[in-house]
Amino acid sequence: MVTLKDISRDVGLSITQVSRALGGHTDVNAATRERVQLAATRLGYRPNAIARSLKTGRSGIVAMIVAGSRDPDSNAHLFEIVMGLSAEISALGLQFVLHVGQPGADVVKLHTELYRSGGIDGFVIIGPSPADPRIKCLTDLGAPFIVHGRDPEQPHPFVDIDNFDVGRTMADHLLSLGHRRIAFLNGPLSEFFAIQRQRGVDAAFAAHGLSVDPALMRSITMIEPQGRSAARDLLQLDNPPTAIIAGNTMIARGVYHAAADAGVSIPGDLSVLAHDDGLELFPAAGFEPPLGGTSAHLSAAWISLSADLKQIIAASKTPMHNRILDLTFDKGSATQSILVDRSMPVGP
Amino acid sequence: MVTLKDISRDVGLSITQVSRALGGHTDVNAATRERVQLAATRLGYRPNAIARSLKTGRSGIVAMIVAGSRDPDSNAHLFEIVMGLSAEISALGLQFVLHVGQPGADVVKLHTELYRSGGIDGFVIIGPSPADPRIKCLTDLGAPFIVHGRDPEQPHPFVDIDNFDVGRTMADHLLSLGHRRIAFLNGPLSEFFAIQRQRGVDAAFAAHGLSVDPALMRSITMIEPQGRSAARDLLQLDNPPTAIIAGNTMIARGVYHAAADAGVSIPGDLSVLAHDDGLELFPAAGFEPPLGGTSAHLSAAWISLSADLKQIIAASKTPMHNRILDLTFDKGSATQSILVDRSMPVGP
DNA sequence: GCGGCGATCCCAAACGTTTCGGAATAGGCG
DNA sequence: CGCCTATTCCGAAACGTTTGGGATCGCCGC
Repeated sequence: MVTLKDISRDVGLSITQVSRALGGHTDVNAATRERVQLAATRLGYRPNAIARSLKTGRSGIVAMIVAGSRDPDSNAHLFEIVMGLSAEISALGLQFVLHVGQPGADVVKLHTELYRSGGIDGFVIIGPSPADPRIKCLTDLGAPFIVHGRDPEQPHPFVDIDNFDVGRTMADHLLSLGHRRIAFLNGPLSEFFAIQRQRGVDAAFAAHGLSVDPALMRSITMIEPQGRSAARDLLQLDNPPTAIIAGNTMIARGVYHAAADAGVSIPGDLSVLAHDDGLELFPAAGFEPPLGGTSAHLSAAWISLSADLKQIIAASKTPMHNRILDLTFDKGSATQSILVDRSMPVGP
Repeated sequence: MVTLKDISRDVGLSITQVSRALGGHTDVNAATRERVQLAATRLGYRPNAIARSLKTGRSGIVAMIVAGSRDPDSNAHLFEIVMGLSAEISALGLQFVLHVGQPGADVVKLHTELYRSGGIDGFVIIGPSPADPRIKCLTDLGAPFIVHGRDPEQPHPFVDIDNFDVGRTMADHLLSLGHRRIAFLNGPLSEFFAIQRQRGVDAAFAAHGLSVDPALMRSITMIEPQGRSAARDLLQLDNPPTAIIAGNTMIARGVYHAAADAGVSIPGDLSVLAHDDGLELFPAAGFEPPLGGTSAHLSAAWISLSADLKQIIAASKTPMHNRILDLTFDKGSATQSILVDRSMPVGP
């Protein structure tokens, strides 16, 4: 390994001065600096990250800890999250560590031990549940972290979208088209984003002087097979929905399949909207008819998340960065207005 | 942060003795050791990984570097690889770092710089191509690493399966059932495993005194859509294949879809075999009729890989661990014997 | 009484870096 | 000539750990 000492010997300067030359300090002669830099590249010098960390107290490593799981369902999103996050964090000159615990391991303990052992500057937390113990743990530890999504029960820095608006916007669009029997294939209600989306749907109904039919509100794992079977279920009801809101594009794919299976045409017999996370592996493109709905690309979230986390790490006192990302809505071609009682106007 | 100094102050011993007590050295009184351990847990001591690394020269971190890519196709497998590897490596008390480079970054340079900067004990390389520059680079650097798969053009430690046998076994089974027009939806021929599988198929044909029809050998990205369109293509030939060998279960899924689309029944009109990597997200289960073929679970590969890499890191001189994992074959229910010219016996 | 020995302990150096405080030199100015 | 400043350099300490080479003490056998 090439060290500062090697360079200092080579150029005949002290270690101190070599360090300063390379570090861009002012008290070093321009000619000297150049000589040092030349020697450094000639010898193939790379500063030792470990030694630097020990001295500065920062390792430049941020970690995300996920529970290992034999259940592939829970991992459907994770891949793109890891790829996206890792790329953004690398781009900021930091390193990203994915720590996959053994199935059944205590995730809170893992955070504590990893932080206590130094070497981790900060953490990323995804998919928080209400009163999430990871957030409490890291707050108590005083460890820098940021959450994708949020936990309403404790203050913390986060990057999120307005999930209330997701539910409200899509439900409102369908209600305005005259739909009344609207089903919602929502994510797991153990997570806050799903709760908020449900509230948004409720609010849209309330704004139209209506209320949701609980039998049409489903909370499922957000993957295609679950969406398909839930949609099949809904379409077999005595009084099936005329529209379905899907929590993501994978669920929507299941809905399209279930509709095809049941001989139900989209949008003729059934209108469909979905929230699109902009995932590359599960694109909103390729639906026929083209799928509409709200959209917020997760890739944008990783950019904000990384930048904010870097700031939080740099700051001595955790700033409460709370960033709400933009949401767009596209009505697509998978929805259709239905005949409604003209005594109940739905537009201007 | 709780350090050895804090404990030493607490129990009234020297830092040296505290370190030795915790490190399990012999020259420390049993009673003293207990006192130290108690104090350590009471104060919440965790050894500082950075300081330890600086002293010992080992960080306990192994890394895998992948090129960031806007192309989701290339990532289809990667997720389970990352999850599996990370879990196994964590289980060995090491850390796994996934480094996702910017799209277009020089992967070889990333390996060099990351290794030179200390902090990385070893690397995992997957999907080697012939004369892979990453392998050359790490060999030149003297860095510990292990490859999943192998590069025949340079010696290096690896864990792999017998891909020649994969091709040979499946082709042989179909040939023995009387099939002659056998298609092979292989992976990209830029990677050695696909080359070997092709050679295995060729060898099986040769053993039967036959040779493959090049028009039926396809090299594709190993995901469902590609498999589907390739299979559609094959089934539209004037003289379509009576059997298809799929490189993995995702391709097989595409084949099943294409067959359904074309009104071709499996196994009545078309026999199908596939190699199964045992991936949880793309299971071989759920096929109707049940899919058969060779099988080798990648999870087994990660276990061997991690253990071997750990040994390589511990050793001063790189041992050339070359491990070939077991392969199993199940004929499934998606193949069927076809009428053959009785003048050409196919069995005992 | 003395050398030796086992048990238990500690000093100090080292890993490679950053940085505080100062030192050396040269030049300007009264 | 003495003083001050600016420029350029360096010694030494520190981060927390591990470890080689002792130190100390009590006790045994001769």
